Amino acid sequence: MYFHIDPKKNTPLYEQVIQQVKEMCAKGILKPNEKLPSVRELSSQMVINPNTVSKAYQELERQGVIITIRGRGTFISEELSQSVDPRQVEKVKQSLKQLIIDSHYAGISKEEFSEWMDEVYDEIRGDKNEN
Amino acid sequence: MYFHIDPKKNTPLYEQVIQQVKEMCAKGILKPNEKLPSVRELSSQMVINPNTVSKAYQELERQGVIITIRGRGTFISEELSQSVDPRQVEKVKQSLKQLIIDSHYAGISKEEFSEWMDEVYDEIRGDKNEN
DNA sequence: AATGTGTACTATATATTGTAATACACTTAA
DNA sequence: TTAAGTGTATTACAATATATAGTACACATT
Repeated sequence: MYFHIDPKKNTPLYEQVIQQVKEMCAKGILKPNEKLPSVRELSSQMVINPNTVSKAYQELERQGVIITIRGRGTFISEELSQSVDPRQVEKVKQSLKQLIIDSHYAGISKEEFSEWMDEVYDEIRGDKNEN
Repeated sequence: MYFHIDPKKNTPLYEQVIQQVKEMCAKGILKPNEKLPSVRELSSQMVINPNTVSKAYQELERQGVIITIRGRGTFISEELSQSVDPRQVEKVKQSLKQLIIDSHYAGISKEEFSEWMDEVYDEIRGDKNEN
């Protein structure tokens, strides 16, 4: 398993864990029903507090990414829910707008931005059916 | 001037101010050399602390969006710098990746995402040459 | 029974965020 | 010159978020 923490980033540790699990999951590196490292194991690997990992796992379960079973462990969910949450949609639209404006100020063209978008979508769809 | 604050959002107040100025600036609602409300005036409008507005203005100046002159006020910058900051580029790429992954979990398709992107770029380029 | 799971709880420390009040330096206009 | 309007700096305080530390509990597996 390839988890890593960047202490320089201002992103909270539990957020970094959440993002990495979701990313590996979307890219197909983590398969449905696959077992994740235990809270204590992962916290030991990352040299962070078990509570921090636990917090990340709980949020991931709330989002439907993983499923936790007492005494057994945490596992990748079968399938992601097809229901579209309107609030989440609005959040994404707002974030996208702000990101584009920021990138605009950073001197990034629409063409570059669009190209990066394609690259990400290639990653999360290409590896999905590998094994 | 159309500033507004959403207390429900978890985004910090000074961040909301920053985002709104940049957005209005990118959309051409705020023109170069145009005067912004004074720190006290805007803080009074928004019913927030003057320090918070000041913090937002200082960050906006650091980013080259506005220029402040002691005793006179703050004004929209002439032009945005063409220099591309590699660190900022990397930040944008990371944020884009995470945003796409999150939207993927929210059940949003690439087509929708791409369409929204086009809409935002239309907004920030279309109004730019109006007057 | 022993071990490995996730979880809950309290306590503590630090950084971020926001407010409050005051004062200062500068510009503009009366 | 004086007064009012600018941004800024400073100190203090409170609330919240983040992260750690230690302990304990409930459940599943072996």
